[in-house]
Amino acid sequence: MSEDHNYKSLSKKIVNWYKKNARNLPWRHTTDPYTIWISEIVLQQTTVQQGLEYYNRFIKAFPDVNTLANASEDEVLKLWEGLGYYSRARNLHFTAKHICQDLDGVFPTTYKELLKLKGVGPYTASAIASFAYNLPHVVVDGNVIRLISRLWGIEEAVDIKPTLSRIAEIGTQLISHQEPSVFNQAIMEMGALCCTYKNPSCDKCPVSASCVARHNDIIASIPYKSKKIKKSKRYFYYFHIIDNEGYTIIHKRSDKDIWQGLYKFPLQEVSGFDVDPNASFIGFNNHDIDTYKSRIFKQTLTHQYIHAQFCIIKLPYSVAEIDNPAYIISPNDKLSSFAWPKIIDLYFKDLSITLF
DNA sequence: AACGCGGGGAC
DNA sequence: GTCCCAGCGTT
Repeated sequence: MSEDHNYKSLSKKIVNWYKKNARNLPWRHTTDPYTIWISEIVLQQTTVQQGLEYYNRFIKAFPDVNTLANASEDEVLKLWEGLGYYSRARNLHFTAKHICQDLDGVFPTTYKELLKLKGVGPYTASAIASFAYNLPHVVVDGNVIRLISRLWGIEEAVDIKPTLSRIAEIGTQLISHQEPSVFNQAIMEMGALCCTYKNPSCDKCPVSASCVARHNDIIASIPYKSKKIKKSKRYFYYFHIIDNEGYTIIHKRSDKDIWQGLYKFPLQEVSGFDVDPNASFIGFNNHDIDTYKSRIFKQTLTHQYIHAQFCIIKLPYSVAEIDNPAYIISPNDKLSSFAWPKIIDLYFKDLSITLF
C-alpha cells in the first residue's frame, strides 16, 4: 500500500542501485548545460543505443551553442538524418540562435526559464535543471512513469493528466535534495535497465519488496495507456528526373506533413499503386520520356504506413530549362549532401547497387 | 485533451 | 503484428 512507502528509504535504494549498475554514458560526465541540452533532445523518444552515435557526432560538429547557432538548418538536419522527429533538430537550431541573439549566449539557469525554450518541455527542463545546476526538479519520462506506476500500483491510464500529475508528485517526494542530479539519473536508469516494459528484472530490483504491482501480480498490466493509435496508408510516386548533363530536380519539404525540412523529389501522392503515375504536374508527358520504375519501398511510421515508388525520368535535355522556383537543381553526385527521409535513403542505396 | 511527429528494437 | 523509447508543439 502506498502509505507504507518510505520515500527516503526508496530513494536511497534507487540511488545505491544506480551507483553499482550505471552505464558509462558520455553526457553523465559533464555539467555543461549546452551538452546536456543536446543529449536530452537527441534522446527524446529515442533509445540510448540509437541516440549515442548521433549525440557524439552532433557534439563534435557543434561543440558549443555558438557553433550551432551559426550553422545552417540544412547542416543541422543532415546530422539528424535518420534519427526521426525532425522538429527536434529544427527547434534545437532555433533555440541556439535565440540564446546567442537574445540571451547573450548564456543558457537559462532556472526551470521556469528553461521551459520557455522551444523544444524544451517539462521533462527536458527538469533534466537540464538537475544535471547542469543540481536543482531538485524530478524528471518524468517513460522510464519514471513505468517505475512509479508499478511501485505504487497505479492502474489508472498514465497518458492522462491527473495520473501524470500524481506520478510527478510522487517523484517530487522521492527526489533526493542532497543529490537530485544523481537521483534523476538513477530513477531513469532503473526504469531502462531493471523495470523494463517486458520481463522486468524484479529479482534484481532493490525496491521490489515495496512494489504494489509485484505484490498484486499486475506488473504486466501496468503502466496502462488508454489511447489507441490509428494508422493510415499513403502511396508516394517520386519522380527522379535525371537530365543529360548530370543534374536532377529536388525540393525541400515545407508543408505541414511528415519530414518537414528534409528533401524530396517531385512527388505525386496517390490513393494506391493501382493508379498510374502521371508526371504532367511537373510538365512531363509520360509517353515522351524514357522511364524506369523502382521497386516499392515500405516504411512504417507511428501514424502512417508509407509506400513509395520511384519513377526515373531520363531527360534528353537540361533540367535548367524547367522553370519552377520551388525546385532546386542538384548535381547527381551532390544528392547525398542533402538530408533525406529514410525511405528515400533506402532508394539511393538500392540505386547504387542496381543501376549505376 | 487529442493528435501527429520517425525510426529502431524487443518480443 | 504490438508496444516502447531520457517528449514536444499544435490545435
